[in-house]
Amino acid sequence: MASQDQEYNLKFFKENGFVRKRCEKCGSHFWTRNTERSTCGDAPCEFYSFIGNPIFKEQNVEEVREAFLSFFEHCPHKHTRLKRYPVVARWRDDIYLNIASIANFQPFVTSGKVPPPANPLVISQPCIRLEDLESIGKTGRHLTAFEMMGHHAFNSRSHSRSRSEEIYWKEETVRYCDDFLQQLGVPKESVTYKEAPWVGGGNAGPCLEVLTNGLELATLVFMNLKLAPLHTPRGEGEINLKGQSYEKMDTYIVDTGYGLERFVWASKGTPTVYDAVFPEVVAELTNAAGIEHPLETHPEVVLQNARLCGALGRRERAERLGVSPEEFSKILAPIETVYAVADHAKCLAFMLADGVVPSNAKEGYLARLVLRRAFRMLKLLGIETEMPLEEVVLLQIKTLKNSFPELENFVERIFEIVPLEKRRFDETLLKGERIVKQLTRVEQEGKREIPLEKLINLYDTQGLPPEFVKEVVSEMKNGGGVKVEVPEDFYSLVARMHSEEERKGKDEEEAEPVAERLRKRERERERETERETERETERETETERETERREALPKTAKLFYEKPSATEFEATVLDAFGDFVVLDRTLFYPEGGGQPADTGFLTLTLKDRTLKDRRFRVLDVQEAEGVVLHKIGEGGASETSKGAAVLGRVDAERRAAHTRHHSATHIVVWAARKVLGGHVWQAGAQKGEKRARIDITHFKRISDAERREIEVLANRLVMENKEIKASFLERNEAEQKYGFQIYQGGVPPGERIRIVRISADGGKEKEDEDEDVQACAGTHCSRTGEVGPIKILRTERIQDGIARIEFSAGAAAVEEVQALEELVRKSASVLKVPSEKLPATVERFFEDWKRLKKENERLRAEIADLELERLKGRVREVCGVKVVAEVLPGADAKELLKIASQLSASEDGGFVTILVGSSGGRASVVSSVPAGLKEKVNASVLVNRVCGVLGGGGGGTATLAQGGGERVEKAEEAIFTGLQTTRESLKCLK
RNA sequence: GGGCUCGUAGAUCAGUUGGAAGAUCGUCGCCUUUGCGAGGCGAAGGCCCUGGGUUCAAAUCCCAGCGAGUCCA
Repeated sequence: MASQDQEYNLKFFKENGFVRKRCEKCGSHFWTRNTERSTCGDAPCEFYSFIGNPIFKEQNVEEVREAFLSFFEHCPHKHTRLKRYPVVARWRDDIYLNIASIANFQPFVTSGKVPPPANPLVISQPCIRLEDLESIGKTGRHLTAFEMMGHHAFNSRSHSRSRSEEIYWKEETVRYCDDFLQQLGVPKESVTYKEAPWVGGGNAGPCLEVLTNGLELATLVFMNLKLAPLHTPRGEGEINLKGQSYEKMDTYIVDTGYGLERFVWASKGTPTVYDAVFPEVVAELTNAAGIEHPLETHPEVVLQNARLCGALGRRERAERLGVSPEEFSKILAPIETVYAVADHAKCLAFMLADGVVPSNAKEGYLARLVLRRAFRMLKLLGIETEMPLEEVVLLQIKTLKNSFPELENFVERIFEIVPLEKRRFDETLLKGERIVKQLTRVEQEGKREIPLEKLINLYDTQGLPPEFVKEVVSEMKNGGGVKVEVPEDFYSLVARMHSEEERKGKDEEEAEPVAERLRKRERERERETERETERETERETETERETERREALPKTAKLFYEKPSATEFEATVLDAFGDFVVLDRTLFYPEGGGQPADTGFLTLTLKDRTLKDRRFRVLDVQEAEGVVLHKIGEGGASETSKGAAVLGRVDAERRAAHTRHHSATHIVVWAARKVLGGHVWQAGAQKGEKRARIDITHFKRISDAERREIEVLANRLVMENKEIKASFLERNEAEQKYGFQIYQGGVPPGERIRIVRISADGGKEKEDEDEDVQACAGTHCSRTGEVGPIKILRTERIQDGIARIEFSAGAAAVEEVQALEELVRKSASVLKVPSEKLPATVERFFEDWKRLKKENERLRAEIADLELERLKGRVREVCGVKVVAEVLPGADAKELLKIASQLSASEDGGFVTILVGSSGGRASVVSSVPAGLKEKVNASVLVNRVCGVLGGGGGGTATLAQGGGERVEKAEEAIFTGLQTTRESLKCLK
């Protein structure tokens, strides 16, 4: 670590009279111009001294943002100003939300694979962080949605690229920061730069925190390290940070984060950041709730509290202010809730406008989390009806619209989604209330407490927080006796339990009986083979040596882009290893973007003309970093030598079907967006020969009407026969030109990306009129008309917030329609009605069937009554006990039960019964014994013996039992056995 | 992406170790009351989500699917 100290020894500090000191409270090192200073300037080592005492000239959000952006635009390193990125990090697979401006450029730009959109650049990026959800509103500084202003410079050690190696690094970064603060009017002496090595997301590097008056305004990160791979031996240049070893990267990046809201706060000196950033929203909420801002009623408490907020805990603050904790909470709680609601509304404005659909998984879950917290707090304020959440979100959008006019486009959708979510939440709560009430009713009789286990279970399965359970119980009039105790560490307890369960689950698997385990594995294997046959091919993971060989090869020329309709090509073998052959160029499309790989043949044209050409099947095609790998069957790869000439032929029909389905996918997504709304995003897709499916984000089920509309719209676009154009564009150019909507199918890597446009016809390059633009590497038709008919086969909701559309295009669609037609035709012919009468007829049949079933039941009951009298006349005496033992042809178990139980009822004579009925080729047996005789004769035993004769079994209680068997012809014999058993039981053998 | 819970009458839910499908509310009819509110008696209303399997027997156990809810990352 000692060597890391050198990282901060900047010329800038030396030349500007800074001294390096050690904080007497926290022990960290910092740089300052003020030689008197003894603490680092950060909370908790220092109190907020700017509250009620602004550091510099008051400025609002827009002013500070503009000041920052233009400062860096016009400084010696002309930074390019960038538009904001979405708050949903769709280009990342490791995080859901955009948590920092640098997140926009991870992982491809930071790793050097893709050049930055500009270098250096400056941006103010709205970010969302939900880690400190509990603190929102209470600490005065936490926000779920905030803007991180950043200037970034991407430096490269690599010599191979033509771009300049170093833009700027630490010296310039710190100087710019210092200059900017001075331009704003922050007093020089108040600023400290604290050394705080930064680690995060697999990267690390030196870092300086920029502090003033107890507040952290910015963080200057010098990202130059990455997590060292585990398997490599510890090398020389490795650096150990927080127990993990890091190594230098080929790139080194200036990653700065300036907290826009903090600057505004510092310039206003308000008690909290919320009062500084969205005072209008806070005012509206306090008005609606009929509360006064405590700044008016208890100015001293509020201001003092605000100053101490960064440094001390809640209880300590109350103590220091000489206020009882209860009084303290009473003063602050309402306004804290208001702050939190306002904050959450802003967060939701961004999330919903950027297309997050609330759900129970992924980023949708996070949106729901925030929504439900906000609902709860609005209820707490008692204004959920007069100020519904969507109105608060609208208020935030109004305060944001100058900076982010795009938010206004989504107001309509927000007014649809938020109330829908409210309804769902209310339903959950209502259901929860019923469950809790029922629970207390049961508990009251026994224990007078709801056990912890149950509380955890309620939270886990029903989403009922223990506080809610407690509330419901205490509100109940006669439930007062039941206690609900919530441990302080409830939520961490739940978390711990989950991780334990995981481990236990694994153990159990091992403890399973061998046979069961084998059977399970067998099933899994079967399922896997099925999946493989579906894909027809198996993707092989390449070995390390193969990777090496592949990396040495040039990128394959992709003929399928240049000649989309060609099916034959000539090429030269560049290399062959394992089962793979690499060519200099190919028509074979490698699996990607939900489109399966092409199949076909490679024919080796041998130089020796006397030999016959060898033909090999192409089973699978994959792409790795631009190199296309053809997987060859029949051991072909080993027979193939470098430099050999081959003739390739692609399975044309299969390819054509894939192509149609791929273009159709774009068309269907386009139609879905038109019908359902702009929040619809593709969340996965798979194309096949016969059908394709796409998953889209949507907040409710797709209705039948919507499905039909999508289908009509899609087919209309097909009939309009629009041109489909594909071209390669610079990634940054494409993003700026078309926006992030192009990434419907995910984000492809690389500097240049392929853009597929369905353009409005007319021949001219009028791009505003494009119907649909997507980044896509798949093969496409050249006009929509070639897609042929599109038939939506079904829609389903694969999870909350995601709907799936399955469809077929082209010939496959016609086949599907024919299959459907056949289904209807066959069904109609069974019922002998024309197909248009099918629904009515089926309904009539179903109703008739129900009626007849009931009728049958009633008649059987009637027969049972009649039989009763007849059977009473056929009583036998066995050892002094009256026994009815009869075969009743055609009687079913239900009928027998009714007869038997009545014959055994004491008012009807108290008979022992053994009844054998037959229906549907099976015999059913019922035996009953009057309650008074159950000690002597056991109906269950009786039945079992009787059924044994019939080749079956049975059982029940001592007074009533039932069973059956298949050997109907032995009914008489069975009765005999029954009588014999009765005799044995009554101990009077004859 | 992983985990958990649930699908039974119009609604809300019971249903024990597999052995005769239930309660409450609502609906309808009759009675009681001057009327209202209410009460009394009775009735109708069930592909126990679907399809397989195990079993003499499945609402119940197993597998798969469809649908709903919820927690975590």
